[in-house]
Amino acid sequence: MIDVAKHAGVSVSTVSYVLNDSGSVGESRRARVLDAVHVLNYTPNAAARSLKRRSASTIGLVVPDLANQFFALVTEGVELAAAERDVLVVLCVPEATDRPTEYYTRLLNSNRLDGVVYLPGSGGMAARLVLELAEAGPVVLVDERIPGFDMPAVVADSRRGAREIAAYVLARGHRRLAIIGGPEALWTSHQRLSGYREAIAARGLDVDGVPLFVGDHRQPSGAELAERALVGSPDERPTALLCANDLMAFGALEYCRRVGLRVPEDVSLTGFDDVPIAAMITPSLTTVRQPARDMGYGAAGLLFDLMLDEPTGQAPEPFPTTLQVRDSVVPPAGAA
Amino acid sequence: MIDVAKHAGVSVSTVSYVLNDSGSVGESRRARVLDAVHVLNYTPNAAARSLKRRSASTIGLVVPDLANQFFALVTEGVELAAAERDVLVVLCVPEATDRPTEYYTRLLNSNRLDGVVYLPGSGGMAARLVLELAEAGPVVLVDERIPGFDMPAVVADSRRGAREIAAYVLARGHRRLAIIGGPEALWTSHQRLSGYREAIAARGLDVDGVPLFVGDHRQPSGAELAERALVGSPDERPTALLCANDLMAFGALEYCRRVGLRVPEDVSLTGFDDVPIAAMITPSLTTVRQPARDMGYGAAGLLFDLMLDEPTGQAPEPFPTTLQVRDSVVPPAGAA
DNA sequence: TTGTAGGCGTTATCAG
DNA sequence: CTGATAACGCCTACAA
Repeated sequence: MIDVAKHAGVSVSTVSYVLNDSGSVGESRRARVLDAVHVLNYTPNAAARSLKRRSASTIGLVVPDLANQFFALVTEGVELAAAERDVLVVLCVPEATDRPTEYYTRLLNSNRLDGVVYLPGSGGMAARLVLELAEAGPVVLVDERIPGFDMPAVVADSRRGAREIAAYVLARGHRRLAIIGGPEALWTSHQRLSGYREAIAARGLDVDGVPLFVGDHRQPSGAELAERALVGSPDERPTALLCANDLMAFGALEYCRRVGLRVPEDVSLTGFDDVPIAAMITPSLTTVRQPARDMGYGAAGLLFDLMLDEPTGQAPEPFPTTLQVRDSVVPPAGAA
Repeated sequence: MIDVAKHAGVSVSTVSYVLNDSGSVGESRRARVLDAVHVLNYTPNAAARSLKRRSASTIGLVVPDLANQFFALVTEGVELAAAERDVLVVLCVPEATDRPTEYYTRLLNSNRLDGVVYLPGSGGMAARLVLELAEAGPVVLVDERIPGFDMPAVVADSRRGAREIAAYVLARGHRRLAIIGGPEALWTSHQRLSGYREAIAARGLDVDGVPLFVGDHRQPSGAELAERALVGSPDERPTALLCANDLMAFGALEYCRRVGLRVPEDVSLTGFDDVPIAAMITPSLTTVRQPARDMGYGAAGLLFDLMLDEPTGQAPEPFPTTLQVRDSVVPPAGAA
């Protein structure tokens, strides 16, 4: 920067002024500076900047698992929002690297990160640690919430989505259902479960008669739980499986195929999220769409507001979900 | 840090010494420092550190598209290698944010990034810009190479993989093939194409008689090109489509399904990459596996070597590919 | 073994 | 409008 100043025949402060256009600088000098910057191919040193500015212009994005396209889409949304503000996004995949949540707390404390977008989602989330994280700096939760603490969060209306898809399955005549739920630790899991149960109750069926199997939102657990769910003779076992996310539905599908159960003829299947492949597999998956990219974009936006100490006008509305009717649900064998 | 020094009753340099364990510090003082650090919950300021050390302990990872699971897996490998060295990974998705490659050059120049792992892959890559990038700092290419310049790169043996899968298709009796290739600008596309053609030539068939349709490695282009490829009556049109990656094969599958062509009975299909879903769709996709996670891990490792100016013992071997025989290829209708 | 002091590259506060 | 100059927080000779 000193070189630039020399080359332009001005002082370093002038250079700084034109680079940030703070202060006011005469036209000719400004032009000379810009020219010098160009000629010397000068780029300000980011470390020095953030030392002075006390901000790294960088946020963290914690995701459980990139192979889940839902997370990948959220990530793209976050990226976009960050790019609009010239902020960098560092990717954190705790389960691929086994870095504990405390690690991110440190990143926040050391000013390496100005804030964090946190996506639990495969359930490793210990609420205590997230709260700790939130004390170290601004944190926004995506598709999740910690009951009793109103942390900033961007969510979709999971309960409603679950209710609608369960109602749809029931309307097609299914009476013996099983639920493959998400991790116990997640608020979202409970929301979806509630939604399913409300729909079941609304049909006048016995809610407690519907078995629940708790998975971890990953594909293998879907397969495993489908195996446990689909026991008994054809007229005893469930005719439909409500899966709390698409990946587990894929796992269930895989299991069915392996043991020769036809989907949807022998067992109907639903998912949740509507990842791109859901529409592509055979049978295409009936599921609930969550606007993943928008949620990521919204979460990052909210985080930036928080970082500027803006009033943030209270919790944002849940994003709407929409039922995607496709081929993986048909009436059960003996239906009217 | 001054506070810590005070609290421990030592000087700041002593604190610095214990924190980096450089210098040698008496046991009792060291303990007092550590204690003070703990009590005050002190975390060193990263900006100041990198200002002094001239290194941000951060690398960039440029990927075209996270919805492609191949890239997601590479990303996980990079994450892992970085985590082992306590380095952060900044995710860059140029096409989601439309930041030009020049932007990353700036990041390197400003010391915000110490190096870059670059994954072209959907073909937006202008070789000139990548070379420019490489002048600004260490860069490792993944699954790609720039002919004429030996930039550090981690690749798989695409040509061999392509040759094998084409040979397999031919061995099943197919004689009318079409190729859905990758972007013209990518070295990898040419490798795969060469592989296909070598296998075709080896069968004594006319290489130029096999039509080539050039796609962009995304799903929609697969559908579109399948439409263009599959014209003519059943005994004129191709009986097998060789797709240069899995995503385009998915697109082709989608198209076939839409127009009522059965896969594999009417049209056989092959992919390349072996992303996780490839095994899951129906029919499961015959494809060539590239060890994505290992490639990411290897690329990041290579980058770190480069960053330390280590000799880097010349270009690493290509990773081996392996043919995955599955259900999307069967002998053509009229086969012996 | 320990402490003092200078500097890393910017920005911001002052006088001029 | 412009230019010295003092931080920002840490590391590292160098001196004690």
